[in-house]
Amino acid sequence: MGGMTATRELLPTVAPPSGACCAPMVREAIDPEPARELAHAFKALSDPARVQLVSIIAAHDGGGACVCDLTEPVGLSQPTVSHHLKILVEAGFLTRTQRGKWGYYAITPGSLDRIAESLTGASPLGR
Amino acid sequence: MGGMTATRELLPTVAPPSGACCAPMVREAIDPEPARELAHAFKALSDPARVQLVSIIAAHDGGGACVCDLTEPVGLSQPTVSHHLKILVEAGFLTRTQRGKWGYYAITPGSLDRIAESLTGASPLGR
DNA sequence: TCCTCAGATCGACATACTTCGATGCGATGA
DNA sequence: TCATCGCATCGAAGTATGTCGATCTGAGGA
Repeated sequence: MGGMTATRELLPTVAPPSGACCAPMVREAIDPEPARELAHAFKALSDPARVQLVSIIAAHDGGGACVCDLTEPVGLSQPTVSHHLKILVEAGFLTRTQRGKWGYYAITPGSLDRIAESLTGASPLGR
Repeated sequence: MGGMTATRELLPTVAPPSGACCAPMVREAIDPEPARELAHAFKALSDPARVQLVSIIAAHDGGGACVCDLTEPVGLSQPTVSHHLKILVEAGFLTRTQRGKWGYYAITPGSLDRIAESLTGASPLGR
C-alpha cells in the first residue's frame, strides 16, 4: 500500500468516476423505527415551555413540584401547562403522583441521561 | 441534629399548612431565552426523517454525504429531504460544502455533544 | 453556446400543534 | 351533605409543520 499520502487533503474536485458520488458508509445508520422513537422523545423537548417545566421540576429535586408552582413561571394558563405536563409524562420524562389534592411531578430517573447517550459515543447519532 | 429520621418516608398525606404546597427549589431553573434556544435545537431533531439523516451522515464520517445518497434511505422526495437538511444546517447540526456539482453534508463537530451536555450533569435540565 | 444534471426554492395542501375558556371530576374541609 | 379547591379534559381557533410537484439555479460536459 505505498503512496497513500495526504489523501484527506486531496479530495477530488469532482466526484468518483461513475455511480457513487460519496465515500461508502463507515458505520450502520439508525433504523426507521428507533428513529421514530428517538424523534418522539426529542419532540417532547421541542417546546420552550416544556424545557422550562423540566428544568423547574428538576430544580425541585426531591419531593417534586405541583402544578400550582409551574403555571406562573412559564406564563401560560393552567390547562396549557397541564397539557404540556401530560406530553412529558407520556414521553417518559416525568412521573406524576397524587398526594392529597395536589398532583406532584418529578423527573423520571435516568430518562434524560438515556436520551443524552443517544447523541454521543457509539450510538447511532454519535461519532 | 437529632431525631431527623426517615423524613423521606414520611411525606405528609396533605401539603404544608398554608401557602406553599411544594418544597422549595434546590437549584436555579433555566431562563426563558436559553429554554427557547434549547427547544429550537430539539425541534430540529424532532422528526424521524431528520434523525435518520443525521445518523446516515454521521455514519459517512469523513467525507460527508451527498443528497443523492440520502433521498432513498429515508423514502422521501428530493425537495423534502432538501428541506429537512436545511433545518438541520440552520440548527447548527450539519454543514454543507459544494464539491463539483454535488453538495456534501457533514456533522458539525461537537454539536451533538453540546446538546447532550445540556441534558446531564450540572446543566439546567440535568440532575 | 446549449444541454444535462444535482439540488435548492416556491406554492399549495393536509395535518399536527399550541393555546385558551369552559367544564368535569375527585379529594378536602365545613 | 354541600361547597371549595386543584387540576385534568374538552372543544374551538389560529398557527406551524411536513410533504409533494413544478420550477429555478448553477456547475459540467458536448
